[in-house]
Amino acid sequence: MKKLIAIDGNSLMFRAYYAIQTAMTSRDGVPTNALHGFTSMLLKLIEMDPDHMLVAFDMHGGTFRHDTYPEYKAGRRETPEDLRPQFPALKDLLRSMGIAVCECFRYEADDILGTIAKKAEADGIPTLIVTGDRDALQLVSESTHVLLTKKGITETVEYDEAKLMEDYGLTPAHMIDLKALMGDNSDNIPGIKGIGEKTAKTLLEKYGDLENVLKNAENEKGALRKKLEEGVDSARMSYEIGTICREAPIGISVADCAFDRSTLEGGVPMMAKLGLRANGARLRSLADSKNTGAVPAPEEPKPSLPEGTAVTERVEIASAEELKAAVLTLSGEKLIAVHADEALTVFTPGGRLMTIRTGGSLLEPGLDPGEIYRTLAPVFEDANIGKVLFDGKRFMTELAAYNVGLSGLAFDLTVADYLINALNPAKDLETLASTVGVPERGAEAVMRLMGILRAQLEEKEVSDLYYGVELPLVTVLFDMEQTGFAVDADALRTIGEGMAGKIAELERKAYEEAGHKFNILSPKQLGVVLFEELGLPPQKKTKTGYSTDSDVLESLAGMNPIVETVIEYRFLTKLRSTFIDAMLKKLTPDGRIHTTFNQNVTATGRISSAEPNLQNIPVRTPQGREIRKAFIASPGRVLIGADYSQIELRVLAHLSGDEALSGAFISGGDIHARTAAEVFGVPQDEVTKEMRSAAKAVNFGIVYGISEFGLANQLGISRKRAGEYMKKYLDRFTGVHDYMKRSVETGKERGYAVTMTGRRRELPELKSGNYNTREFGKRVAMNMPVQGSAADMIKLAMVRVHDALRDGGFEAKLVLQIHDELLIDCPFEEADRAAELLHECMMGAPRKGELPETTRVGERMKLNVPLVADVARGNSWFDTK
DNA sequence: TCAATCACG
DNA sequence: ACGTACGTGATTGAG
Repeated sequence: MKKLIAIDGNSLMFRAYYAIQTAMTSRDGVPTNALHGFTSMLLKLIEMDPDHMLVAFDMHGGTFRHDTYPEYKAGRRETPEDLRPQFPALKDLLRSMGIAVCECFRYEADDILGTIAKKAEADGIPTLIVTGDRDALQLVSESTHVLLTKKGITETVEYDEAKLMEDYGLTPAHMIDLKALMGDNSDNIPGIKGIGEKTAKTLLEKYGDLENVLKNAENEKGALRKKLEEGVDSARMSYEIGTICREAPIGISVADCAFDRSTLEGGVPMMAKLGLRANGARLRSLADSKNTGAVPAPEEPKPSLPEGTAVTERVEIASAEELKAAVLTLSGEKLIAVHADEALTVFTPGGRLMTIRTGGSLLEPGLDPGEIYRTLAPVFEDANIGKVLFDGKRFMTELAAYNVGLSGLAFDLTVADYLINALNPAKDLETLASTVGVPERGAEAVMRLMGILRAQLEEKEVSDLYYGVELPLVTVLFDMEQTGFAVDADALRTIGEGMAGKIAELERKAYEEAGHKFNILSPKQLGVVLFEELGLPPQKKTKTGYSTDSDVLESLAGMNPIVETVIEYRFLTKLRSTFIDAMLKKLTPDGRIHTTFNQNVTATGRISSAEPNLQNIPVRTPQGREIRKAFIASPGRVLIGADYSQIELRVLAHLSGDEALSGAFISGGDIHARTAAEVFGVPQDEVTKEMRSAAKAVNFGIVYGISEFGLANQLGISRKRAGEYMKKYLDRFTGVHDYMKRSVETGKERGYAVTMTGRRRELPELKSGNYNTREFGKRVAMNMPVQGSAADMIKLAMVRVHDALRDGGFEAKLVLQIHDELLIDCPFEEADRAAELLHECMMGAPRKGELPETTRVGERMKLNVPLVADVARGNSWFDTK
């Protein structure tokens, strides 16, 4: 099938230029960052197998078509100095590759694209327009789609009419009407003053199109009517300039855009000259391959694919009867892949792909999701039918909304993908499928990807970690999210009310001390007040001006009373807005807060919590701790908390084998005081408070990847002094010193850092041309195994606790994990046994009947130093410390 | 949408 | 000569 890819050269070059800020030049000094980005994108597009291609450019040196309205685009920035020379280079490169280039006097690139798309449509050739400019969305039609680059250039969204409706609620033609009404700042299109997106959409919905809206102005009342009547001319003019011309004299036909891969070879020498090596190589291999002239062949067998993953039979399910029949068929399966997006698809190893339309339109009333899920419940809830899912926890949450459970999670693609490459986990199935070249067909792709990812897990030696920890953890986290954390909303409100008076008073006081009103929370305004009006000495700068962070304010305290007022004002408003108001908003009708745990966002292997984040509830200050009193046990229950003591330093002792550090843990006691005794060369009972806190900072520094500058900064001492502390430490703890050096070396050799269980984090930073980036890479190489191994340990503990509670018939539930701490919500009568169980599981004691996989990973997590976990219980989170 | 700030481990 | 401690997420102001 024929297809045309038409690209807005200017738009993409600008995008690429700003996306790639690193300085890149060819040997003869031409900047190439935008060229690099553009060619990467271009190669991707060529892989989509078009047989027609065109790159359009704005024509400079003349006036644009909108010469009646000279301010148009006046607001646009100038082409940066180091981007300009990349345009002629690009045009030469494209021509050498046999790709059509088009410029048109007095017209812009989008006019060329609109014109060629129209011509293609007449010839029955579908067109994909590629640009970063949303204006192009007005060109969308059945045969013309727009591929819009998002953030950077690598991420894209393809818009057809349906997607446009979904995202904007508008037809392509409406895009112009909308702009004519609301205007567009970036293009200097005035629209009608005082009409924004909301009003514009309402009007269009009511009257259909712009002309109708203007005609019916009299039907509107008050201010809106006046605006419409006065804005008629402005709106019409905006419509005019907002409309992309589709009849531009471009002097090029669709046939002129014909493209064949074999001519790509011609671009190779120029790519080499420009120093675009990686893309040059890709270009060469593309040039060697042939245009298939067809949709990418799904039959193309990949050697690593598991048997039986090709579709041999398609079943469309559109009625309740058919769905019931499907349940019977699926009941005999051992393993199925399931994926839900617009449709629910189910794929069986026999090659049957079932598609069940959900929702549906008015014309085709599909099945209701609740009905579908409930009908399929016997399949979803049968643990003997393994499920392969893209995002297991998300799907389980979706099912739970209809009271349907899911058992037998056999494979989760998001989690596997995260173990394979933690640095850029795939956000959706399409992305994941495209990175390994699997055609995206819902559940079929899910099944095929399982085979591919499974092989990669093996190759990277993380299969045990996956099956023993990460995969079972999906269900654990799901249960925790569903359980939620009980909150005393009244208590929270009371705290908030108590703070309101104090905040108002501090505000008034700050204005008085400054001599005028200002926004205390604006670093910019605060900077002016402190450092210009009051003449306080600036301590450090940020990119945008004076720094006013708490370190700076601390050092300024005492010089002017306003400083302390600001410190306290900030502190209290932060507490209120983030931990009181935001929590109350997240409270659900069951009186609980249900966070979302992310299992694939951190680079080290930790989990994170969001919406709301329950891992950063205050604890370090008395006022903050009050908030923890509002996080409570369910009625008739008690909270039990357990936290590892110094887990990261213990892991470090284990990994490094350092005798002094290990010895300190074996004999027990205060680790920071012991460190101080070593570093300052005094007996432990002569260690002062200051010495201890310095040693504590050194310990943190060691874990974070040592740097004397950071330590100096943290302690507020000279760099020289900090260097002395570090030298002392490393002389006393030579095992740690050697371990740090070794971590960096192996990181360089292997290209990744690794934890005790084999979890990896790639270290591209170590190869950077930038000194700072390389140094950062070294610190990461030192820190990741420590932080990551600790994360591995508590994750395994969570799986054990969860399963042990379930198998032991407990009603107690895990509710929260905060990196080194676990909380369970537990009936009074279970409390003693549950506390014991929690402690055992965290200590790593093997449980009877535990899965062999888990034990295997568990063996790899045994430390050569003692582990300590402190357990405490009470009615509130505050009481578990 | 980004930068600054700050809460936690 | 460079300029930083490791890992997160939420809120606010401002362009």
